[in-house]
Amino acid sequence: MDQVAEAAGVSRATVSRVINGAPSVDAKIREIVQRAIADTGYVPNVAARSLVTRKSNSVALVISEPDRPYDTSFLNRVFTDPYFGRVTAGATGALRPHDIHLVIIPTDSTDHHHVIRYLRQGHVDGVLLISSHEADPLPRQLHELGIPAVISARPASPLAASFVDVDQRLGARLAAEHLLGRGCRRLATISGPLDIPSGSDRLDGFRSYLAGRGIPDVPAVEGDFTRHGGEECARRLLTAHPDIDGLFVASDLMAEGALRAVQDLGRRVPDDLAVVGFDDSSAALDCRPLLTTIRQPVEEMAAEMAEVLMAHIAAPGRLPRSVTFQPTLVVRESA
Amino acid sequence: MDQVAEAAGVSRATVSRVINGAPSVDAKIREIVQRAIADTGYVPNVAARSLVTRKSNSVALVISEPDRPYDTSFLNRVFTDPYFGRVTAGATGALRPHDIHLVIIPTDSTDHHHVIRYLRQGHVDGVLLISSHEADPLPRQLHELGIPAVISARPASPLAASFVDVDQRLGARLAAEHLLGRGCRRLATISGPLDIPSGSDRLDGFRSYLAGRGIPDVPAVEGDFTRHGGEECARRLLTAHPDIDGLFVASDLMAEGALRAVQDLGRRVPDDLAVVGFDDSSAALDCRPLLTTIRQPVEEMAAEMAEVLMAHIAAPGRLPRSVTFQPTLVVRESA
DNA sequence: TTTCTGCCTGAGAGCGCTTTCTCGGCGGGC
DNA sequence: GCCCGCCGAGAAAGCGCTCTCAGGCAGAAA
Repeated sequence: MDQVAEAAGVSRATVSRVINGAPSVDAKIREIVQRAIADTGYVPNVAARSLVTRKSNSVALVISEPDRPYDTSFLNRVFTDPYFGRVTAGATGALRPHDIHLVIIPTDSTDHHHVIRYLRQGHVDGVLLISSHEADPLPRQLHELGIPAVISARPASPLAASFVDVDQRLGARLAAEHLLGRGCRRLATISGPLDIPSGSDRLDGFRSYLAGRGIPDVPAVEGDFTRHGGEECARRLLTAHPDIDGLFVASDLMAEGALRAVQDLGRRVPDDLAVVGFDDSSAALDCRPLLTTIRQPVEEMAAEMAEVLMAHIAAPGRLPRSVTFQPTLVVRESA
Repeated sequence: MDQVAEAAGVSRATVSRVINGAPSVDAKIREIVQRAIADTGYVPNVAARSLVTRKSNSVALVISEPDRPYDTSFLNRVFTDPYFGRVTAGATGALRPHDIHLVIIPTDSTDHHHVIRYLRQGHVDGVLLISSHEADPLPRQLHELGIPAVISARPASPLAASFVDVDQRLGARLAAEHLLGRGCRRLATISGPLDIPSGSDRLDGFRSYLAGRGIPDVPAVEGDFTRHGGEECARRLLTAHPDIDGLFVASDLMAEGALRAVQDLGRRVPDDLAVVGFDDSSAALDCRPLLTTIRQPVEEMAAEMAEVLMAHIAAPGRLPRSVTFQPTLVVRESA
């Protein structure tokens, strides 16, 4: 920087002003400095800059799965799951115009203190927290440490923190309405894990809407949001209730597995049994028949998380803010 | 840090030594300092540390796809592709024990200068470069800038840079051998894009091995490594050559699509037509029948890239090093 | 006891940048 | 024509840490 200053015949302070676009620099001088920067091939040192600005221009995407052991297969599942992929894509896209980069940090509960330490050290300016598990202490911890954060779902216990979510119950209701509209009457569902809100909310939403329409006691089995799990659940469900004609599966990945099991068991989809998924991930298009599903705009939601986070970083005192997206029904072939 | 020093009754230098695990500190003093650190809740400032050590303790995973426009669908494809997911998982797992974090940076050619600037600013200590495209200038640029980097494949033009690759031709040969061994004689292949080495090498390897076994002129169509592309290619291939009985598809994702097309066209797999994929990604298990494929140990390869990179960072002068992994045949149901 | 050898610790000089404070110079108003 | 005010640039003080260098103290050797 000194070299640039000397080459341009100005002080270091002026070079700094030019680099940071301060308006109070004479146009001629600005140009001279810029030429000097180009000539010398000068590149600012970010560490020195962060030291004084206390900004790192990067944020962490923390994927917290408290009860999964941190091992190769955990990493593999996380990075191969289309849901996390969509989140990453949405966040990256929203952050890039602001020249902010993403550090991706998967973590389990034994690992939380590492993550906390990392975040407190100032590596990042804020956190996008993907935490679905009800009992996950991370959201509260971050909040108490005053680390700017936006959570990917409504926190289980009330917390004055910003979050972005989709209206889970509405999504389940849309699925129920659609199945009912097709004439299905013997409905069932494969839910997500019930200890995570998106799992239990979709189940509740589905059941309580149907109860209101005079259909109580809808059979349900608890799945795990994996393809394989969906296959297994469908098999169990059809064995216990061979006559069901409409199935709501709480994720597309599970629906893909379920579809396979259903067809293996000799049912035609949608004629014998109509199936509705949830997410509208790429998995919905990998199914045969193509999956009718409840669309969750994951990329947009992640982008919104990023926007809210940047606002928090820019104005640390600002009040928490929550945004709820509306799910929509996407009709394809399976229902 | 001054507070800690005062609380412990030592100098800042000693606190620094304790934090960095210098061996030359008296055990009693070390303990006092550690207690003081705990009491004051002191957390080191990484920016200040990097400023002097010139280390950031993070590395970039740059995913370079020169001819894809940088847009939402590009991001989506990258982050949803199981191959990149496996790379990320492998690298993350290898880096974590060393407390090094990953910054993921997808980029197209219009964006290269941003990435270069980012890397030069010292945000990261090194680069894991996923670059398959033959004409990609990024590997050479990084090399010329002296930024420590490890490339995910043998560079198209000779470059004194470290890389990790799988023996592509051997993989193709294993597929050919297996198909031949099953009794297939009318073989064909769906290749990857021919302007990327992994695409052309697999095709060459397949054809030249078969040519050596007296089977010249094996039909091939050029795919694009997507599920949909595979479906389309298979359809074209079977239309032009209805009698083929063995098919090598250069990626599992494409094979999944191809399998679907083949079955739609009324062929039984593997009885009428045997299919071998490449990768052994999760897609291989999503197929029906389960996909016989050539396993590429992507996670291990990414981990190796990380190890080599860390070695380069630790000893900047060290000579480039290349590691080639052996692919293996995984027999399932499709061939 | 004295001197020498080592091992620890403390003092202090940066690392490269931002930012406040200050001052010089120029233009406009009276 | 003089003074005031404002704009633009420079000087210098850190930001929080590491690390070299030198000094002090203890133990061993003479």
